[in-house]
Amino acid sequence: MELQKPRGTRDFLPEEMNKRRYIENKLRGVAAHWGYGEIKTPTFEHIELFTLKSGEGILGEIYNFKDKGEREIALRPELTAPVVRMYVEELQRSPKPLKFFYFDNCFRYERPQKGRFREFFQFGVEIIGSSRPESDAEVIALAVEMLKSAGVRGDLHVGNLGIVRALINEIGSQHQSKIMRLVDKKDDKGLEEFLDTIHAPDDIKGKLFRLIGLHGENAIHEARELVGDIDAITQFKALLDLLDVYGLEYQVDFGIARGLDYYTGMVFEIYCEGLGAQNQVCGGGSYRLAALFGGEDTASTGYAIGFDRIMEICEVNPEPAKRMVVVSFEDTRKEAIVIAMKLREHIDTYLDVMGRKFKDQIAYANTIGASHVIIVGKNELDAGKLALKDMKTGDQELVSMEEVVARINK
RNA sequence: GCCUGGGUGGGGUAGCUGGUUAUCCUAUGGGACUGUGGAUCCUACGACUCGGGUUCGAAUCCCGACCCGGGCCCCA
Repeated sequence: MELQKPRGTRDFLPEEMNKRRYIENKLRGVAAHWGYGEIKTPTFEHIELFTLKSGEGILGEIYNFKDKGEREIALRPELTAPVVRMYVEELQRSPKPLKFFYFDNCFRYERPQKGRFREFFQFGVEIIGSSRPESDAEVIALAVEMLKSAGVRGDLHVGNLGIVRALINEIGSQHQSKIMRLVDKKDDKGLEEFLDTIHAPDDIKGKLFRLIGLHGENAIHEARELVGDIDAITQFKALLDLLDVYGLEYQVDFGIARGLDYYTGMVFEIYCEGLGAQNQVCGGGSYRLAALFGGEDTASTGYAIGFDRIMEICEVNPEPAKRMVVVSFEDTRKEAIVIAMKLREHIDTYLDVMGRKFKDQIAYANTIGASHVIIVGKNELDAGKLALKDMKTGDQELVSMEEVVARINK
């Protein structure tokens, strides 16, 4: 084997592509029904777009290169930044809210593992222009609905960064993102040590640990007692009420955090079994990125589904397509082409291109699982009909083209 | 970047305490069979991941690289 695909990339053969397209179309269908429009952004962007969003630290995980004009280019590692860039560049004056969905490949230079590749696919959604609980709730409900359409059921965790941030507000801002990262990692030990080294007040420390440990029905009320009757609590309560209206099952989880400042309020993640260490299939939240990219400050909410991960666990399988094979003889090959062309208006039709003998053509039809075979021979042509052979029963009869079409449509 | 297991024809395998022409199954092309499929037989095709080392001799032992799996780190 002289050549092989680069590490962490994959080839998709027809059988798998068929399944991937099927699931993709399910997700697309849901997004479209909810009123979202598909967008597409470039495969590569200026690298600043991503360092601006995520810091210089991501450089080690990005595929980047200098183009012939000496520009620093990066293959997109995610799609939120490009979408917001697109918004700032050409859509700031469009009527709000903007509702978009996308499905595309992304690239990250990482160690491949189960559910983790260097080229991977994300299906995502963004609402731009609303900071209200209604948009947060809609986005979460849409995520769950999409997963459901793909036959995937996961655990939904919902949190709010405004609440956590309010609690650690008194702590120097230079420490806050580090705290958020430790919270997100569920690294209680590391968190405690860090809080000690920066001499965080004991009552804040205690409250923080209580907050991120909250769960169950009363979590919101207990959170209110911890941080007071702040705006974030009101917003979060409104969101949870709406999630109830959508009929969603969820778990309040203040342990979901992001170490980046532009995540402001709602955050959510969906986890699934059966994926090993990469058990998160969907992550999202509300954020304010537009200003960072030079636009007016604008609220957005969105999420991305790890498409490869749901492919790994989804149970849904497409119906196998019906296939017809047109079988001919040495002296009827040309007629067979014409007949195949007509049949292709109605059904997936195969035609021999190997110059095979009659018998081998039928054997081939069998190996590809054709449901029917049309035999085009002198006898049939003379009678002005076609021989339709059912590959399951072996039955065969002389029928007209119209009858063949009628039966296919049944 | 770190730890760990693994790489033999397209797929699945035997060999792996060094020594024939690297085994078998399957898949694929052609044929036996010139208007009727799944069978059978014949035939063709096709592999030791790569590079070093040890040795008279390496698929086999050693080292490194590459790739795959699992975990860590990271997770925008």
